[in-house]
Amino acid sequence: MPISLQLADETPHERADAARNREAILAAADRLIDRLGIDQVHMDAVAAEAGVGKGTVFRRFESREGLMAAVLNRSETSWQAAVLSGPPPLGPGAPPMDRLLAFGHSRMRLNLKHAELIAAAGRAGARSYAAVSFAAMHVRVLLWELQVTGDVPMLAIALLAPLEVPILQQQVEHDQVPLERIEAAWDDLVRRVVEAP
Amino acid sequence: MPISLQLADETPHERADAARNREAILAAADRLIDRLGIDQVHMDAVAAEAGVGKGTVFRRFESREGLMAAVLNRSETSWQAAVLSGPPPLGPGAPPMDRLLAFGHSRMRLNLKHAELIAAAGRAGARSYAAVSFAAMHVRVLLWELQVTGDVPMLAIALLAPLEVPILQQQVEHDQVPLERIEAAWDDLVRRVVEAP
DNA sequence: AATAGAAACGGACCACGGTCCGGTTATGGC
DNA sequence: GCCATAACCGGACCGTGGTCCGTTTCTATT
Repeated sequence: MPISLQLADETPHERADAARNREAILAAADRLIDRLGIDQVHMDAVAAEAGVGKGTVFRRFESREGLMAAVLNRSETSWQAAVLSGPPPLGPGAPPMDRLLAFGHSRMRLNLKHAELIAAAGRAGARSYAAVSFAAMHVRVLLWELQVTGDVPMLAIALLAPLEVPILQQQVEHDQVPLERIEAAWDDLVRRVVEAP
Repeated sequence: MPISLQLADETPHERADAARNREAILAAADRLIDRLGIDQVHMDAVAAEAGVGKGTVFRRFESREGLMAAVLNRSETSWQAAVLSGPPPLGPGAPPMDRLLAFGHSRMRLNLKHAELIAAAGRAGARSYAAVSFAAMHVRVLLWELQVTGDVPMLAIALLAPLEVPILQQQVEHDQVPLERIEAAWDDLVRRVVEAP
């Protein structure tokens, strides 16, 4: 059961037209993002492409950030499924250390791939917390399986922090660090944390 | 010599009126931020308070983010001075490990104190890079003095990542973690990294 | 099937960040 | 001290995110 990021999902009784419009808006946003790139997608255009008024878009998604968070949500959900029940070493079945390293590499690449979208989603609605929370929970469980001693929740945060978008972007775009070196450095960090005296 | 974040400083020959206006704008921004809070400070208002036109503000500081970065710059500079030549343990004179821990605690509190301003400054101009770069350099030097083996520049990044504003805010505001526990966790992380086998 | 009322709709409207260009003012050479 | 020139100034203007409210559409009830 993935921690999902319900922003504007079925409340007790969502009217049929509302549901149709929500889908239309998300599909329109997807299409426009794909066609123009995120920062060229304007709310007016999304509304027009979806065939609804601008007011409708804002009522359903609150803000531009909220809409982007909802778009982001889809891929996050399928990634969470891969982590929880996909093939090893990312999914269950591999030794905890292998899973942890696979998790870091996977999250790192996903964060870079969706960097623009994640930035556009900002701290909107629950995205930030729900996604962070899922990752933190997963790392905590793996650290526990590895019998790490100490303040496990805080160590999980420390391991996740270098995977955040701005930090990765700083390294990749400004400092021109190759991805392999970032991966290796993270692996090294994990080992130091796990194998501490 | 602190790494300063010159955004709109004296180029070869800055005209006297331009310099006066720059100071007036910065002072006005300071006053308004203090009086209204950052997100209530509008560019129109800054211009009016400084007694200049809006165009002038944007020519000198490029954008709202740029202005905020320039405001932030002042306190950053004095903090950098404290790190480089202030009293120990933050400044020189204490053992490297003490300095490293003091650095972390100090940076942590400063980031939380200026969280809004740092967010408003965004990745504007050089702020992000210059500030990060200074911190990274300092940590690298201390790790080197501690004779840490491995990829020191990358380890420095890993130690700095948990001190970033969004991550601290997540813990303090959402998870209600007391600052002391965050400090202790960072100390623990540092020790694991430094004393790795 | 008719009706009442709530929920959703949509586009005119607003606010604020950012641009542009005609007018003004400082500065260096004479 | 005066002039030519470059730099600077300022406020009218624009685009886009976000709001508001009169109108329309759905659904539960009878």
